[in-house]
Amino acid sequence: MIFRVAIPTPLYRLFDYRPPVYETRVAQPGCRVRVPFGRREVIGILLTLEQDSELPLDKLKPALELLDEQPVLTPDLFTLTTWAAQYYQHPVGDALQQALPVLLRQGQPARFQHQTLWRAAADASLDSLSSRAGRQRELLTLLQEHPQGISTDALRAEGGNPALLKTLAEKNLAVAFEHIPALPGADAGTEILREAPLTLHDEQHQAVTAVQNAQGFSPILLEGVTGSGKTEVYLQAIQRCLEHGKQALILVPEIGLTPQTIARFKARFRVPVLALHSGLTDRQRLDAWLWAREGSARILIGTRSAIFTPLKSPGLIIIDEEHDGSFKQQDGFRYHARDLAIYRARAHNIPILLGSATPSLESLNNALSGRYQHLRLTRRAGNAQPPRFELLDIRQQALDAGLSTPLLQRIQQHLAQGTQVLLFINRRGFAPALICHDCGTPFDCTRCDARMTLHRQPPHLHCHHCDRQTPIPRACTHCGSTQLRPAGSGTERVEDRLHVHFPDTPIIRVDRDSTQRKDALNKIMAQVHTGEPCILVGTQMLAKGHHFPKVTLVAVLDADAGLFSADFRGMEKTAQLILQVAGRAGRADHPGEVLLQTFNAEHPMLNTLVHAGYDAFAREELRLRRGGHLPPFAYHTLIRAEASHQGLAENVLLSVRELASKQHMLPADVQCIGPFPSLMEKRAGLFRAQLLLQAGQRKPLHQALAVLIRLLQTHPEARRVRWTLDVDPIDSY
DNA sequence: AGCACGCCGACT
DNA sequence: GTCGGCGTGCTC
Ligand SMILES: [Zn+2]
Ligand SMILES: [Zn+2]
Repeated sequence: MIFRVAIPTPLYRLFDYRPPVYETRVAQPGCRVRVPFGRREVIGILLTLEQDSELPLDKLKPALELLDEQPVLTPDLFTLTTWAAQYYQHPVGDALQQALPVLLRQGQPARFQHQTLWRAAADASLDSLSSRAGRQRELLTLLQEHPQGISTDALRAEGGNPALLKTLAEKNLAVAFEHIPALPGADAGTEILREAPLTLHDEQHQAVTAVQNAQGFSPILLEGVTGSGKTEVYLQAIQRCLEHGKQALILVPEIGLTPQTIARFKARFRVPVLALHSGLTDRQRLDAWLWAREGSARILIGTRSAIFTPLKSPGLIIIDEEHDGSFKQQDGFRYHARDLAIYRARAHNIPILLGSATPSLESLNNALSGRYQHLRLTRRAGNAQPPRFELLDIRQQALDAGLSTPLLQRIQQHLAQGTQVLLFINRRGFAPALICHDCGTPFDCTRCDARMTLHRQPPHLHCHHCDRQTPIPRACTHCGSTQLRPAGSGTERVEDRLHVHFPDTPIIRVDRDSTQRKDALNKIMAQVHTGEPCILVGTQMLAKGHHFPKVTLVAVLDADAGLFSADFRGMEKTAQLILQVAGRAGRADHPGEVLLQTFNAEHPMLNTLVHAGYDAFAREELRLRRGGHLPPFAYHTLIRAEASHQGLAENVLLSVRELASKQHMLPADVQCIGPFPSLMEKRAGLFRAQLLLQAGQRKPLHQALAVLIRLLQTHPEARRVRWTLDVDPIDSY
């Protein structure tokens, strides 16, 4: 009998072991094993039991320990993960490891946290204690008041002295026992709801009905403008799922798993709601994972990695903001949680709801071609009016830190009417460059092909690509001039100028730097929610999640950023970001106004977006993608490589591409684009290049990739090159 | 990726 | 004389 084990390592192969000595239990595939690996010990997953090995038996080491009697991953998750490892061409051992909670990766038992509780012995009586043992009598009385058991901490809180428990135990008056803390809400009985559902308008009702009527696997794209009540659809779809005794899994973007989001689910439902957020300890995470697997957790909310949560009786998967980039892991095992969710829903034969105001072109194309149901929420709840969009042509306009005079006037008007203003600029720091006024030399990062960003709070130069930081220099390195000027503007500079233009108005900057301190963001939100007039200046952080009901003016200072991006997804991402920012403005009684500053007021796509809406924009963009044979009408895989010397990464990629084509190993349908040096060739001291594979079908692309991986593994030069694969990349530069 | 082995520069 | 730099090789 031979154990074939998947080991968490970047190696694309499995490892064979003899069973642990003295092990008599039957090992099942899917169980964890502790094995010697090189000069260390690791935890692997038993994949199969084999009769023989390619290696002679005496070359095999024995496994050290079988850690589980039952497979640690449910069969469906095991299948999902091994399929994903294959699809994303990632070593299966590493993929499986990432599907497990940290404590299980470390070899901890797959058991709930036990708590030691104490209770009085059944026949214990105060009479058996001397009347002078006052503290012991007190303690025993306390124990008797808690027949279900009490922890030492709770005893102390009630004035008992836990140090005396041992004495009582020796006299057979107190007993310790292990107890698994109950899941809050698990005893709620049959009542599902805590509060009554809202009344649905007809579009919402249709959506809920569609989920309810879904027979088996049915993907549904729910396209709903901001404020159209997607969340209420989620809640009522979940309610139906719970009524059938099933569990619901909800994935939200990284930034969206806020206490408010969680609170909304807990307020509606009595059943146990578990959020798998980053604040959990490893122990809490494992317990949540176990509660989900055991079936008592009924609603699971989490970010990307929550797609690997085991479910006893899955009934519904929801992907909120399905277009969000954070669902794709951006290093190592580069899976897309939304795509895995589709796979999972198919495997479970259940409905899956993809919600967004600005669906990804991938999902939209699936909806338009009939693979997904397409439901729209076009009406806003209540009497809310959609915001009015306006392109503000800033050609030949004087700009003060990116602020045009018409914009400043408009800000003034809104402040005067007592409402708030939100300015969006996707650039933090004071200025994106510091340049010598005499000779024009900028301060570049020594480790990257990039400018150092000037920061004023606190003053320093900072490379946003490698994190290198330096003091602000006094003189130009090239000509010695001390006339150094900031070029361009970021959030800090805009904030600065706004203080000058609106000295009596609070200016609130929201970016990674201003919200680093814990609770800083909460304080900002509290201030904004007082409703007093103010100007918010910020980056993406402002665009996602938070709602600002008193904001009536949203301005995008640089709507052109991303318009002419090298990445073919630039336009799509820009549109999604603009609409997301716009969605922050105006709710209920205040109609919102959205101003886009642009040097390209005639840009056709920008005009389509602003005047005809996202749907029209997306259809046009899809048409262009189809014409260009680009995703979603073709499949991409990117091979990225980096090395410490210029040209090395590119040469290795070129060499494997040529080897593959000489050996006629590249299917005809697969096109190699590149290799090219990356757009920013040098980053963090490494020189980068990439090779893009494109094909009309997945299968030949997969074959080509397997060939190239094999060549990369055996190529002598490739040992000095770090390479990574990205199947279905979302950034292609 | 780890982790060890191995052979050459500036430190006590 | 050694501490440690990272090149190179291996993991059942
Ligand atoms: Zn100069
Ligand atoms: Zn840098």
